[in-house]
Amino acid sequence: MDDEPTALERRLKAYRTASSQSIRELHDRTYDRVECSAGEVLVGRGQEMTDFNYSAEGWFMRCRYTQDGRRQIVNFLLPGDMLNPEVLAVTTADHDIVSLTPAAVCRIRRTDLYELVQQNADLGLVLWWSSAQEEGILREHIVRVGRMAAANRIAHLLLELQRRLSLVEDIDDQFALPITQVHIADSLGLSVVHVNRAMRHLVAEGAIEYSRSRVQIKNRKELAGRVDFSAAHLHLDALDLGNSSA
Amino acid sequence: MDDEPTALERRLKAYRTASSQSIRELHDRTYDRVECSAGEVLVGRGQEMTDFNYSAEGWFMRCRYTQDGRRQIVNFLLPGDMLNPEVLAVTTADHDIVSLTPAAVCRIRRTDLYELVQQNADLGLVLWWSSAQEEGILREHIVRVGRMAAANRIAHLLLELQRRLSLVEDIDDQFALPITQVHIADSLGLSVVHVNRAMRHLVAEGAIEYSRSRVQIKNRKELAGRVDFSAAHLHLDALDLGNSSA
DNA sequence: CGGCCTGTTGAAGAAGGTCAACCTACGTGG
DNA sequence: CCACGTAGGTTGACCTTCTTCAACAGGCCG
Repeated sequence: MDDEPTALERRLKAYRTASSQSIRELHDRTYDRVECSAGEVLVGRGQEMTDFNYSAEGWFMRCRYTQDGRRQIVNFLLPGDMLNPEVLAVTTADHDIVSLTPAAVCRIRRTDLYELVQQNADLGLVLWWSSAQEEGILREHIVRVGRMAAANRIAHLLLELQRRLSLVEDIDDQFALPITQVHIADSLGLSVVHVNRAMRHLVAEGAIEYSRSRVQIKNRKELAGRVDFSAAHLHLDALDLGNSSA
Repeated sequence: MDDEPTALERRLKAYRTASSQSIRELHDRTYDRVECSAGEVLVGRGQEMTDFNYSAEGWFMRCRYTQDGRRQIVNFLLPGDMLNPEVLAVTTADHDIVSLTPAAVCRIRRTDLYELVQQNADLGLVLWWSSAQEEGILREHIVRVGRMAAANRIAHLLLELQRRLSLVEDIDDQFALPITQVHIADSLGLSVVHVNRAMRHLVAEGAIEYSRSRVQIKNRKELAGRVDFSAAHLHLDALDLGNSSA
């Protein structure tokens, strides 16, 4: 429809096997686009999903709530990210998906996606790649929360978000971070107070700058080395494996 | 080959869409079976994987190491679990896979799996289901590590392992747990000392019994309620969606 | 103007980590 | 058969990290 590439296209073109053709097929099967404001629950735990959804604009979070009402944010979803790539096999949501900013979601019917994947094996691989990426992100998040100190968790998360964001938006080391310290706390398994202190600490030592929902990573390489950040789990180097020969 | 079902068959038959036929096709394409003892690194971070692997026997762990040599166990893999279902799209490992017990891994060539999935859409869904399950487990693990107290983390993990194990082995609330407190600590982001204390506490209050690598969950329902455990993320209720009609 | 959301800071306390010692079970070699 | 070594488990004492509670400041919006 438009001239400039959609978030989905920018997001998926990083996968070398993904032909523009395949991605366009996905795009063309989109039958609905839903705009929403920040804080809307798009999918609730236990809900049945009949469509495949991807984010066209805005940020979302996957989250769970504990008995005592506390929240754990499991992952952030950025423009172009798929909300439920597993929908062909599993349709019951096991967590909530909530918008963090004004956002837009595109929908493809499950049966349409199934048909597409059958016809175009390439597309199936793109879904697998995207899903493998998310699994990598989840594993990395477990390492962050399980074995890193508070300040390092934060820096590590920021480095990851910067990298992910750079796939779909034209940003450099300074970028808009449309989430609050509360979200960072609920993502990293910390209290807001401690997140605040740790971030002030990062600012004080010159690792980052931070004000008004904007973050700047001062020396990305140095910081990445210090907190042991690597983008390996994003699998951005996924090669063309010549699957079409099989 | 054998009369009794393999771990893979037991593992996958929980998915109602999975026909025995499909699972047998997977089984029949297995070209190699590798036995290994405990503590062997089957896959190393950064390594290229040319085959699809699944566990035929024994336990494994997915793990990462931090700069300072500490370890985070990201997930446990049980008999019948797939080690790398994403291999069609992504072949570089972003973490280590290590055997925890004497074990056996079966291998299918990537190209063979690709062919199978093309011919049998059912099988593709089984892979998606298995992968979605693991994602669910990873998300649940993030909640455990991020927002639960030590003793609850342990109880929650034990409940999950019991449930997963019951899919492939004929166990009740007492079962063999072939991992040490060190593994539990590295999985839950705790120190061994604290895991020990918390487990003693669980034993003292009568929630579990524990000795010589055997665990007994005393009152599963009560405990599950108390630590907010639900098996929803395992998606064992995945219905037949009538995909064959598409 | 007032309310609310976000960020910020201080002080006190709890959960969990670290260090260190010791104990038991078990396997191995003499 | 016993001596020894090692891996896993257990406990105490002390210390660090993070949480909780509380108060307050700035910005934004009705």
